[in-house]
Amino acid sequence: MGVTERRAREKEELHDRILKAASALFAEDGYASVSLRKIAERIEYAPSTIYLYFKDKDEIVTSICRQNFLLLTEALDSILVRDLPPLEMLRACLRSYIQFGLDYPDHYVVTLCLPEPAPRSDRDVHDNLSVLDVGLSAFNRLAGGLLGCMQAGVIRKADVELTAQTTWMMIHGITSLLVTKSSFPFLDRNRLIEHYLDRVLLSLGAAIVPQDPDEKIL
Amino acid sequence: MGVTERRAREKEELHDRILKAASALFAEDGYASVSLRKIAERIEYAPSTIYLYFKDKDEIVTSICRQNFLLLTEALDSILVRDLPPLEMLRACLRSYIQFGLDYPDHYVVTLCLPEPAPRSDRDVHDNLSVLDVGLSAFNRLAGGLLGCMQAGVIRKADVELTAQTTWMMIHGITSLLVTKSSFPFLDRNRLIEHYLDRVLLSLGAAIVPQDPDEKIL
DNA sequence: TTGATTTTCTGAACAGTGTTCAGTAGGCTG
DNA sequence: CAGCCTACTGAACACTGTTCAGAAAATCAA
Repeated sequence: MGVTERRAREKEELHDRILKAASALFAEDGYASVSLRKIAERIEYAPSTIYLYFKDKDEIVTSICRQNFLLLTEALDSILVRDLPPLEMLRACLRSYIQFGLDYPDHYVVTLCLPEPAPRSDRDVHDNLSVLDVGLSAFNRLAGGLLGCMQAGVIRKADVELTAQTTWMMIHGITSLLVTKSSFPFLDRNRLIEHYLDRVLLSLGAAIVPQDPDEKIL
Repeated sequence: MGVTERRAREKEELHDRILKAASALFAEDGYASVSLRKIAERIEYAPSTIYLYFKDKDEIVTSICRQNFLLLTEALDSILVRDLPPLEMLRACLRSYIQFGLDYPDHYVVTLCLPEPAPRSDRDVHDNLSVLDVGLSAFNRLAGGLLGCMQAGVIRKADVELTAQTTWMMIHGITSLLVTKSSFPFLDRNRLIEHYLDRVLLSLGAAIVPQDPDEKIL
């Protein structure tokens, strides 16, 4: 037979084309100008066809952002394998997180700045969580870094979950503001970020904040 | 004459009624369900009439949020007059900021979480800044508190502007996430906040973080 | 090859949104 | 009373996400 297999493959193909088209629009003109009609036009199908592959627009956007966040986990992984001293590694991870937000402002905003849509079903609740889950899976790597620092004795020992959540909140603070309020007269970006990282590490009880004047965010 | 005065007064009255109606809708059903047609219906005018009083929807929303942020400055002022020890005062201010976000989530999100609209004119740039200005005028009080702490020698001496901006970013981090991602499995809110405040103060170089088990955010 | 069935897709419509503008009603002035 | 000027409106425009009856196409059975 193989006909059902081919159909399944074709179905998946269109599924991906929709995602790709949406992703392109996303990257080209920003989130605001991603509409179902524009997506439909790109893939040369009627707008209503999209609903045979996604339950609504949010599912498309969510899917794109989830995929995008894998880039962050990859970036973090590439740091983790570098086998740096614990504190420097942690600092590099935090910087990488900020860099990710600056590199993909729209994706960052959609997943972590916009309020989650009011859930109408139990599925919606689950969906909301699963999006954050990707962000958190990225942050779990940071939590690992935190634990490593604690075990190495370079930061204060404390509840890892509590420390991870608050560290995430801190790093989200600077990332979100730099991304969403770019017209605000912030001080020199690099100076701001490095000072911020100093403070985050200091708040973790790091006695000596590592210096690394080479690593810079563009 | 007095006729022109009356007219001016009437014009201002309708201006306020629009703002009040929008503000009510804002508070009742959240930002998402504030539409010009709903506002128009409330004040019993045609939607197009609103454009004689505001240049667009954004001006209405912005106006409401700006007004709302005065509540934050008031709250901060009421702390400043209490004449607490510098560090306790600072901590109380920071907590008050978070509380404000929790009390008025929609206002907070609109002014500080959503990306600023792409400016099409020079006026827009100015408008974007003026909104942040209110938030900053609130934060200037915090900056004053920071300076007070520095002069009192309870936190490390540093560039006040740099310290103020990074402190704001930190406090925005927890506020925005608590507000926008309420379905995330955060740890106990009070514990999280107090731990966060501990860390923020610690990052300022505060040797001893003040304890105040009484003050709690509900 | 034909006919029936199932799957895939579409056009049109619905109910909204912000915004613009020609044209109208009403009060004020000369 | 005529003319003017301001305040206001209704209808339209160009969008948005979403639904659904029905058409088209592909598959299967006889």
